[in-house]
Amino acid sequence: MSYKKNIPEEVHPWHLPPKEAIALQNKLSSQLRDEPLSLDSVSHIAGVDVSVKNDVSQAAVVVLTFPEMEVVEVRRAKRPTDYPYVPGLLTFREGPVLLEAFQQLEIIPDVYLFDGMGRIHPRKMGIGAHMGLWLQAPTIGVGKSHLTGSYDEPGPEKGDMSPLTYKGEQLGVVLRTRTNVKPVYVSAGHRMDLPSAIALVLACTPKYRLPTPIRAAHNAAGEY
DNA sequence: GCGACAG
DNA sequence: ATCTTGTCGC
Repeated sequence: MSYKKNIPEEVHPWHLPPKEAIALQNKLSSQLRDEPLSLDSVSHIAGVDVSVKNDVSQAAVVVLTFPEMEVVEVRRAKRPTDYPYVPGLLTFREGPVLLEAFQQLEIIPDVYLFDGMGRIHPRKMGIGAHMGLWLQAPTIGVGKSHLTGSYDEPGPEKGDMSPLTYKGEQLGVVLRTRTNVKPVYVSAGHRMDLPSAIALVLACTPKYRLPTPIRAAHNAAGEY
C-alpha cells in the first residue's frame, strides 16, 4: 500500500488567481489544529525543501531517525514551475511538486519540518501549515527571513527567543538556534502547538543554524 | 498613498 | 530562490 492513499485525492485546486488563492487560505486556516507533540513519541522526522532553477522546481523530502538524526529515506520530484512567486502565496508555487515527493514515502514520519513559514503568515497559512492539511500530519515551519508580524530582537545566546505577533496575536517565535548567528522564524503548522514546535526545532539543531532535517532536504533538492 | 514582502 | 570568491570574525 502506497503512502498516496494517506493523502486526500484533492483538498482543493492549485491553479488559482491570487484573489481566489487568498480567499482559500482564509477558509482553510480555520481547519488548523493545535496539538502537543512530546519528543518521546517521535521516532522519525522529515525535512522538506524545494529548489527552483530555470523554471524547474525540484522537491526533496528526507526522513531521519530521531533523535539520532540518521537519514533513512530520500524522495524527490521534479516538474515545471508553473506559478509565480508571490509573497504570501508560496504554497501555490511549491505545493504541487511537494505532493509528488510525499506520495513516494514509505516511511511515515511523525512530524515534518518545512523550509518556510508555518502560521507566521497574514492568514496563518504559510507553506508548513498549508501542506499539513494535505498530509493530515503534524508540521512545523522554520523560516530563514522575515515575512510578517513584529518582534523584538532576541538575545544573542543559543536558545534565546522572542514572540512574534501579528494583529495582536502571537503566531510564533524568532529563535536563536546558534549563539551570535541570525535567528530563525519558528511556528507551528497543522496538528502542532508552539511549545512543541520550539522543542522539536531545538532538538534537531545540534550544530548549525538550521535543523538537520531541513539541511538534508536542502542538499537533496539542490543536487537532484 | 507608501513601504514590506517566506522561497 | 538564484547569480557567485574571497574574506572578516568568533
